[in-house]
Amino acid sequence: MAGPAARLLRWFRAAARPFPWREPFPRDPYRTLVAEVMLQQTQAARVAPFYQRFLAAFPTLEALAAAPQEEVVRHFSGLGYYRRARLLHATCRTLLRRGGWPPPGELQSLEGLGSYTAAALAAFCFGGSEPPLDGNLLRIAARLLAHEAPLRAASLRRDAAALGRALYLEAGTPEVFEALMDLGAQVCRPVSPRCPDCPLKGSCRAFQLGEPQRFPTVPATRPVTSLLWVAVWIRSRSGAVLLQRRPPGELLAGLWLPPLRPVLPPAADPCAVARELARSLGFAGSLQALPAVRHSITYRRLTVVPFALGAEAPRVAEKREDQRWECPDTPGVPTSSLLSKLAAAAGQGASGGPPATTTPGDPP
DNA sequence: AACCCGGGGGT
DNA sequence: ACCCCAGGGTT
Repeated sequence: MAGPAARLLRWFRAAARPFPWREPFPRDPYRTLVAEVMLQQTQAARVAPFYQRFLAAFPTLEALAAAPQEEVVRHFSGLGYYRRARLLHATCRTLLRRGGWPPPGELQSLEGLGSYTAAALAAFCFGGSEPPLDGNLLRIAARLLAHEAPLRAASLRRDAAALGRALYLEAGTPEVFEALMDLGAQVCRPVSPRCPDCPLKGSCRAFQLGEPQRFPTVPATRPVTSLLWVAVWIRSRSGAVLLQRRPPGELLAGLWLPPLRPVLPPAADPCAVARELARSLGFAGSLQALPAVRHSITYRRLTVVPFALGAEAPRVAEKREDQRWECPDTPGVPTSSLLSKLAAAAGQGASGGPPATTTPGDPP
């Protein structure tokens, strides 16, 4: 073995990033499943701490399957794409019910496992040889072959799969798949690739053309839309904050956040909307505008203006299934990082600089 | 095939 | 400000 795969593996063994899911092959399928689901559309360095905490809470497939779904989602809080957690929970229950793992070729029938995750599990745990097609391999293939197409094009997927198979055939270990991912993350990066350091530059058409950046082509980006919301931040004497479960079908569905309401039209007065929201919850009293918080959800840019309820608020809200009091620092329910941003804004408003008494401006 | 979903890191 | 991330499900 002296071809590209050998150079790639040599580079990888010297430069590999240490990640907690990188155990010897074949790997434990449960832990690998957790890692691969978390890694979907999420940068590996960000996954690592979530992965460790998650496995400490759910060390085995049986432990995860026995837990309520909300507990599983709670351990995803801040990671995004929360449907992943619900589907992971469903898959673990499916596995327990059917008494074990299906044949590697049928992994994709499990909830939340698409072609990438099924191939990764098969390769890392069950001796599979089909390459997991992730964004890294697709980009590397586009450049090696000077394949001018968007990342998701079917033609590029075919070529990338063929490239992955050829490299696996030469290497004989699923380590090449991880090597490709690290190469894509560290060398063959989307912007400013480090071609001089690349172990595959000798076989790279894009490098020979001198324009690695041109591949793959970038699809038209969806325009970003701005939204303005208000939140009411209602604190109890013990420091708990009123949270509501986001309704299904809306953004951040199923997660627990302070009462939120869109400001429509965007030119409307956020303060009036917040007053009406507080009134609908049974709270009267003065509202204090806090510093606005920004939060991005795919192509939407949210500006959330929190309003703190004054001290004359009633102590209890109406008892509802979708409503509860939680400490914002250690919530016992699934939530989003938007909660900690709002908590930070409330903290600043209370102890930091001068409180905002005027209505904040519209979002950009 | 196109669209939707969280959140943040890197440039 | 912009890109995109170890994608999958739905329409």
